[in-house]
Amino acid sequence: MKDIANKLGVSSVTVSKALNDKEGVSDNLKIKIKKMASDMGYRFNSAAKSIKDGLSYNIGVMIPHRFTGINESFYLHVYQEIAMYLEHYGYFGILNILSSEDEEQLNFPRVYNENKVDGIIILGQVSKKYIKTVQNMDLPKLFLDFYDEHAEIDSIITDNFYGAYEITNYLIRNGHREIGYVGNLHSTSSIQDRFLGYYKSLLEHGLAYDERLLLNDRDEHGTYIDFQFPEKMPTAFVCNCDQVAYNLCEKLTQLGYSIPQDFSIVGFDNDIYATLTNPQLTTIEVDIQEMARTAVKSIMDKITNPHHRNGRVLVPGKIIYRDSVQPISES
Amino acid sequence: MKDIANKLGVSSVTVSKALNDKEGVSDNLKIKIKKMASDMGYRFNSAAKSIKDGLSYNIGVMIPHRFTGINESFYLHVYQEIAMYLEHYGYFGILNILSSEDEEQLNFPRVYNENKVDGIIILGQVSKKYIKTVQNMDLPKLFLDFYDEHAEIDSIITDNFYGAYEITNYLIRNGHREIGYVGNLHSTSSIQDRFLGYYKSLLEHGLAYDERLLLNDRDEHGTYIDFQFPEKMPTAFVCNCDQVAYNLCEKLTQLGYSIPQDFSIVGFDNDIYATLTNPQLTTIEVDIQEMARTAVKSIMDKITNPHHRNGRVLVPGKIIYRDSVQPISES
DNA sequence: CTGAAAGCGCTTACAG
DNA sequence: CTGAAAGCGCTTACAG
Repeated sequence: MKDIANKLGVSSVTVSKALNDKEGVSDNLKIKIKKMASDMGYRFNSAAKSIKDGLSYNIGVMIPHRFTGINESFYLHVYQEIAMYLEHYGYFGILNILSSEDEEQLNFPRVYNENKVDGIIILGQVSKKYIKTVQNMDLPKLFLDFYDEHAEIDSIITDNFYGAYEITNYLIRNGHREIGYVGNLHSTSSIQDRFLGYYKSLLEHGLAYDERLLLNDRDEHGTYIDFQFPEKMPTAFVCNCDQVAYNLCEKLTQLGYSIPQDFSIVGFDNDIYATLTNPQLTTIEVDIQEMARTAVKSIMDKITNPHHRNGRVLVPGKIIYRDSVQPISES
Repeated sequence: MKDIANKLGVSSVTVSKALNDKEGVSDNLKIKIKKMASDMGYRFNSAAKSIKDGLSYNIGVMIPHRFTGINESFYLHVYQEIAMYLEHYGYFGILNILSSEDEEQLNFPRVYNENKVDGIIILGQVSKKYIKTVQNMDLPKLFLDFYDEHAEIDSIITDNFYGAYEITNYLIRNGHREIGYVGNLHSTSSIQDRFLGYYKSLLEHGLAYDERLLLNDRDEHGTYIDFQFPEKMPTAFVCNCDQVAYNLCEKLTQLGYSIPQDFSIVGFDNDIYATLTNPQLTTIEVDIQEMARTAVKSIMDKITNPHHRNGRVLVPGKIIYRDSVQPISES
C-alpha cells in the first residue's frame, strides 16, 4: 500500500480507502489507485486486517479422527461444502482432525489456542467429556450431525426421525403390512431416531409393532454381524443405513431370494452403497449442501452477534425412488 | 500479554520471551509467567506473529471441483492427511475448491490474493491454461498427483508405471501369458502410464503385445462404456483402476464366467471397489499417507528456501494380495 | 536478566 | 476530498 501511495504521490490512507471502496476518495483517484494496485500485483495482507479487528476470517471444522477412515468420506464431503459456502462470507475453512489422544486428554485444538479461527463447527459426535471441553472454549461453536441434550450448544442434524417415518409410510402405501427394522438401537442416536420414525409410521397406520421383526446388524463395537432372521419373515425391511441395506440384499440373494420380488428393502443416506446394491436402493438422501449452508449461516450469525441462538435445527432429507421396493397385492 | 505483564509487574517483552522459551528470562520468572498465562486463559494471537514475520502459517490445498463428486473422496482424503501432517510444522491447511469458472477465467484463488497462505498444493490436474496462472503466482507451489512437462513446477505422483509393471509381473509369475489391459489410453496420463508399466512387463518377459487384448473402458468424456471383448480372450486382465475392475467382474459374472477360475483380474488404487468386488481384488494400493507426507515436506522446504527444488517425485504403491488371481497350470 | 523503542501492514477517528 | 496520528498484539535489535 505504501508503495502504491508513493508511486501516486498520495497517502496510504487514501489507498486503503480506495481499495475498500470507502467514502472520501474522488472517483477519479479511486480508479487510478485500483489500476496501479493491479499493475503492481498488489496483494492484500489479511493478517494486518485480522489484527486490527480481532477477526481471523477462518472457521475451524473439527472432525474426530475415527470418522475419517479411507472408506468413510461423508464428513469430508460436509467439510468441503462448508468450505465452499464460507466463500460467500469471505471466510476460509480450516480442517482440524481431532485425534483420539486429544479427545481423551481433553486438549483444546490448536486452532483455538492460537486464535486461528472465529468459530468452530464440531462435525461428528465427540465424547461426553470432550463436549465439556468444547463448552469451555470462548468462541462461537456449533455441533453438526449430532447433539447433546445437556450441553446448551446449538446443533444441526439430519431429520432422521422424519425421514424414516416418511419412507416407512411409503412402504405401507405400497401395501406392506409386515415391515422389519434393521439396526442396533443402542449403537448411535441416529439409528435410534430412525427407528422411532419407523415406529411412528406403524402406530399411525394401526400396525402392531412386532419385536421379532427387529433385526440386529452390529455388535457393541459397531462391527457388522450376521443377520438372525425371524421364523416368519416380513415383506419389507427398513434399514438404518445404505451399507446395511447392501449387506442385507447380498445375504438374501445368497439365500436364493429376489429383491424386490420377495422382499422390498429401503435404506438411508443415499451414499455409494445405494447405487452398488442390486437392484439400486430406494433411500433417504441426506442433504449435505443444506446442512453445510445452515451450519455456515448459523456460525456467521453467532460471530456477528454472540448471543445468537438457533437451538436444534433439523435438516430434512428426501426420498430417492429407485428399484428396491415393489407394491404388494393385497390378498 | 500486556495483562499478564501488568499482573506480574514485568514488561510484555519478558512475557513474550518466557512464553516462547527464549533466552534472557530467569527460569523462575519463566515458570511464573507461564502459570499466569494459563490461569488467565491467555491465547496467543497468531495474526500478530504473522504480520511480524510475513508468514501466515497456512498452506492452501486447491482441488478442482470436478474431482469432488459425492462418490469421489480420494482427494479429500489426501487433503485430510496433508492437514494432519502440517500439524508437525505448526501449520494449518486451508481447502480451496477451484470452481470451473475460476479455472476458465484464470482467476487467482482468494487464498493467494489475500495472502492467506505461505504455499499452495495443487491437488489434481488443472487445465493447461490454468497451469500458467499457477506459475504466475509468486509463492511456493507444488503439483500433487499430476505433472506437466512444460511447467517447471515440482510434482509428486504415484508411481503408476512401476505399480502396473509389478502387478503384471505378478500375473506372469502365476503362469499367465495372454494378458489384457483395460483402459482408454487417451483419457488420463495415469491410465497411460499404467499401460506402459504393463507393456514393459510384457516386453521383459518376451511376451508379444497384442492390440486386440487392449479393452476400452470409457469414452472421451470419461463415461464408462460397455466392454467389447475380443474373439480370443486372454487369461488375465490388468485394469487401470479398481472401479473398472469391479465393472469387468460384474460383466464377466453375468456372462457366466467365474473369477478367478476363468479369468484373473487385478486393479489399481485399492479403493472401496477393491473390497466390493467379488472376489476381492488383488490391486495396487496408492500410499496416500506417503504422498501427503512428501508433499508437506516439500512445500515446507520451499518455504524455508525458495530455491529448493525436488523435481518429479514418484511415490511407490504396494501390491495388496487378495483373491482375484489364480495361477494357471502350464499345458 | 530485563525492558524501552520501533516496526510489521492495515484501518479508524479525527483534523484540515 | 485528503492525510497525519494512533493503535491492533506481537517480536527483534539494542541498551542497560
